Amino acid sequence: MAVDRDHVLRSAAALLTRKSTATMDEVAKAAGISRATLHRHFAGRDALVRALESLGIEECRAALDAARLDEGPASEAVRRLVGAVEPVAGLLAFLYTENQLFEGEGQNAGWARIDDRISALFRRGQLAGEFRIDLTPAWLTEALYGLLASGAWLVHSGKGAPKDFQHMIAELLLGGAVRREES
Amino acid sequence: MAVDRDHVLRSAAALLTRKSTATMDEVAKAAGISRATLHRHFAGRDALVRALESLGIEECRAALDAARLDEGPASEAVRRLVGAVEPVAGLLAFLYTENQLFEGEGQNAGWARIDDRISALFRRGQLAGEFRIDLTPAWLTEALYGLLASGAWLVHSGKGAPKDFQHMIAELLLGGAVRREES
DNA sequence: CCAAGGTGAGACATTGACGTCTCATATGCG
DNA sequence: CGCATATGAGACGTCAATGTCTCACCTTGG
Repeated sequence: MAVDRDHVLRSAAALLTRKSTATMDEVAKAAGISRATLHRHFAGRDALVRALESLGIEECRAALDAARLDEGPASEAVRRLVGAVEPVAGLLAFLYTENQLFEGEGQNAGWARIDDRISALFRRGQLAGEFRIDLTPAWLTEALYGLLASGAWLVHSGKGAPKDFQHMIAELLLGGAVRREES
Repeated sequence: MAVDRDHVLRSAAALLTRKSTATMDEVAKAAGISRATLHRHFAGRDALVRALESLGIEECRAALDAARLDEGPASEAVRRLVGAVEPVAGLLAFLYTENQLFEGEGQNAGWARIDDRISALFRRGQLAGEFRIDLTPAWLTEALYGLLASGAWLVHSGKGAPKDFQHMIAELLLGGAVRREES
């Protein structure tokens, strides 16, 4: 009877990933529930988006944990990270563009923690001599987000195969981040 | 007396780049005209966005021309391209996300031509042995768009300096695209 | 000077999405 | 069975943005 809140969230994530302007009504239909019920669980669209944000942050955190960013060569950790984050890439892209609209408003502090962990990974790679130092960790982090979004878009539009997702992104990013043996 | 249509378009581009959900009223105010006049020049929001799209396409085309993609090493052409496209990056990012909403609808054919020209550049680099061949031209093109958006966002958010824009993007992209002399 | 056309300000109806509410129904539990 | 709770369907009212319209200005050119 009781609606599975998590299922609703994931349906909404899947839908909004494809159509970021989807109506509450469409979200409800996608989850297989009525608009009234949807509204009983999430006070409004804002509440829903914020819940999605929490979900995205939590999944990212889990992905970061699973990728064991502190272990082994930084480049290998980046590869693991891209692979682990792949399932969330679509949701991430949605929240990424959604957050830009908040501008000055209170950004969820969870993102800062995630940014920090990723930046720390790139910094570790730089200190270890693996990564070039003329590209800041902040830029590499932002670039990773952009590439994840582009990769998700490429796959979604059918111009790229899902199986190539990790390879495409990790290779392009690392190829730029890893210091070249020879100029 | 007659409103400068181009000035209106550029004001709108600058505003929508920062706040993609800006109202027609805000767009009008940003251009220093009344909403009525804005509406006399652009039948509606759709028409405005389509005009912005044409502007973006035209500026991109001009940037592609200026970058002389056919001349010299492909990697140098990419550097020139990033530099030439920088002023349009914000508008590009706006249209990039805006276009995703159209989904099946009629995409402006101009984008296809631009995509083709950029893809051709990457393909030329691959044929010349400059670029690695495990990353498709389609992916490299999409990745370039993503990095441009990320770069614009980084600069806009104050986490990066405008003067580093070209270097950040071109270096990261090329580092991944250029085949390494040594594995 | 005068007429014509562009403009600003604002009123107005329309539309689409939202949020609230009610009521009938179905489901689960004691 | 009887009750409590959750759900579905749908009817509202609200609100913001849009698009249309009118009317008074102003400037430009004849």
